[in-house]
Amino acid sequence: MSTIKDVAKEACVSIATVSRVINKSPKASKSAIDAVTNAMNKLAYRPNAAAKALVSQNTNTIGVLVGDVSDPFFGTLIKTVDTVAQQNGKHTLIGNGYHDHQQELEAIELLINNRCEALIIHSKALSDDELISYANEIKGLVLINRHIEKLADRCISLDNYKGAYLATEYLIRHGHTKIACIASNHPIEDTDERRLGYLAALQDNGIKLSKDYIESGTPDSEGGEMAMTNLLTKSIEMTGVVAYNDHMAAGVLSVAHENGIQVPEKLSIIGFDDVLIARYLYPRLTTVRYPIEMMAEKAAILALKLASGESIEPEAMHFTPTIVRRDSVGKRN
Amino acid sequence: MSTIKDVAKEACVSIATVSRVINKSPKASKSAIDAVTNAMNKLAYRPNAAAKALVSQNTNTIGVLVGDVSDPFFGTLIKTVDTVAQQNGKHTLIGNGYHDHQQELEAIELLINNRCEALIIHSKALSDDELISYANEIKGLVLINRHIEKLADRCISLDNYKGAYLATEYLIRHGHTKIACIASNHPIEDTDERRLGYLAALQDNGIKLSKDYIESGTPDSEGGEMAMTNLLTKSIEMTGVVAYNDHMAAGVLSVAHENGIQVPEKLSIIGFDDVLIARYLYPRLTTVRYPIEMMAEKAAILALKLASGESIEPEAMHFTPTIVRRDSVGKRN
DNA sequence: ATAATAAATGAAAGCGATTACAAAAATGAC
DNA sequence: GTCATTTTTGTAATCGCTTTCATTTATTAT
Repeated sequence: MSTIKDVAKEACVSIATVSRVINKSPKASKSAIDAVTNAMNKLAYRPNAAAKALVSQNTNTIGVLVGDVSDPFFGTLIKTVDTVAQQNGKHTLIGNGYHDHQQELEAIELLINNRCEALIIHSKALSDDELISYANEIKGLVLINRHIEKLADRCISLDNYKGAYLATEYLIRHGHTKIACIASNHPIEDTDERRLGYLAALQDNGIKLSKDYIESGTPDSEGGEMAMTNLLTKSIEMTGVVAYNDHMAAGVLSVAHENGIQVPEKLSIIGFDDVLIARYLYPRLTTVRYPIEMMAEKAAILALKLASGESIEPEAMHFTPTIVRRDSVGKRN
Repeated sequence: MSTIKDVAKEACVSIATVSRVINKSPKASKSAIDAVTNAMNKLAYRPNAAAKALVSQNTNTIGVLVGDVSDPFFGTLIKTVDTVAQQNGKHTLIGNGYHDHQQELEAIELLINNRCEALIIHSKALSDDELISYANEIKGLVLINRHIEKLADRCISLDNYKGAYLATEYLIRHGHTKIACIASNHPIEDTDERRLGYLAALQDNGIKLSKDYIESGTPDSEGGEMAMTNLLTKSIEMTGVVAYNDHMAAGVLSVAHENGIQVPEKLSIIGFDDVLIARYLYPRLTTVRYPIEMMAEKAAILALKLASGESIEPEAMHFTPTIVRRDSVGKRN
């Protein structure tokens, strides 16, 4: 692959001139521009990004760490960040952590080694201290979907408690009182926050339910199926289910189908996240909207500001979810 | 951010020694390893990937161009490539083309400028000639989901014709003869191939249908809804529908629901691709499986081989789809 | 103890670009 | 046509790292 030197030789100018043409510097004559352009085309010249980054000390890159690109939730997050990046003349480097400590570590270090100016981190497996340490090292680092008090102004997070509260309350307002909770068994803060929100809504409405109404499983449709099956096995009287997320809700839904329990006539179900599949389920899933685009956009803009040393005025970093009404919740009969 | 020089000074050794320690060269004394390791930790040293790439002339990076990361189909493709990359000690750089000519161009050039050793390209908007030109330039370039005769041994593609043929035949074997086709209106080869497959299956089974049985729309659920609505409006007698893809099938399904047409009792529907949502639809969608993981893995391995100049024996680059039996197709009654 | 060999280290060149600075060429004023 | 000014160009240093080659230090054989 040809270098700037080859182009210079071909165009009979110095490499400085070639560089000027490439970077559209004003101090380049028309004739130089032509000669260099021709030479570049002839040689199919490609400026070496590494060399450029090295000397100019900037990569124009914004890094994103996600759990798993193949999950549409993260796909949306990445796409949003990428859009903001493009608007700022930057591009995006993606790291997959696969929710594993070691892999998250490696992915984040790769992003740092590549000198990403800004970093959007969605971490499940790293400890607060590890993240704080990275944050101190990289000024353009922002956390998304996680709240660490010491990093409060660099965390974009969702009020999970409020979301679950809203979901539960929504069922209550529809006349339900026997409301089961399908929780996640992943040891992350979201799990607890959502369970607490459910509990609080119950309590605030004077509803007392035994612990049997809470069942948990892996936060996917299989986990939802398992948990729902357990609930049915326990012969619990219930007319509503608050699921940890849409995938678990999907599992609940299929178990309900299989058992001839009509949704929403006999059972109302509410999910959480409003991921792609929610609107494809039958009945279309009423759920709590996780405003990931809005949050990712905010995160990207914030990260860019922090990276450029721009002063930031403290603003709302904590997002509030909202209910998406669809067809899986009905009035209790 | 500290450099190798800082580490060398801190550890009282030369930068050459630091480099040897970093790269685990055998010729580094125990004492040097200790001193350097301590210095690196103390300074939170991060090797500059750009500098390393520049001098060593390799980036250990494999680039992927996809349409849109937020689409789970591409997410799966990326994840698979990333897995292969990791197994080979490489990492993955992702480009989004958004099915737009200009953006695909920019994305692919970014990947080239970053000196990706191998390139997996999923392009919809670039012409054959453009792709051939890139392929001649980058020896580790492989096309996926596209077939260009001149690049035959570097194209990993799916037999769309066969897939649609299979789908149609599957309905025919279930007793259907009045089978509509919901086609895509995107001007890419897949569209034609799938329509041709449908037509051929009909013909081979002696079924003659008017052109009215083919309706097209955008390849998403809205397009599917529109096309299905048109079909119903035309009062066409039909008991089966072959959809261009699962998203369109989802649209067909919802229009069927709204019109009280029971699936599969009154209408059988078969999709294409077997994307994430297929198993979440109601009824669960019978579809044609697009073996994207298998194909992406093959593509990644091939690209890596080509990049390293390894000779490749010609093998099957053309994949055949298979039917995924679920619940949206029934015997004609 | 000494020579021969092996192991560890450092100095310096170079990867491909940008850019400060100086020099050369072009332009304009008179 | 001359001199001052502006525009254009080239030289050389530099970014952070790897690696060759020469040199120093440690090890082994005799």
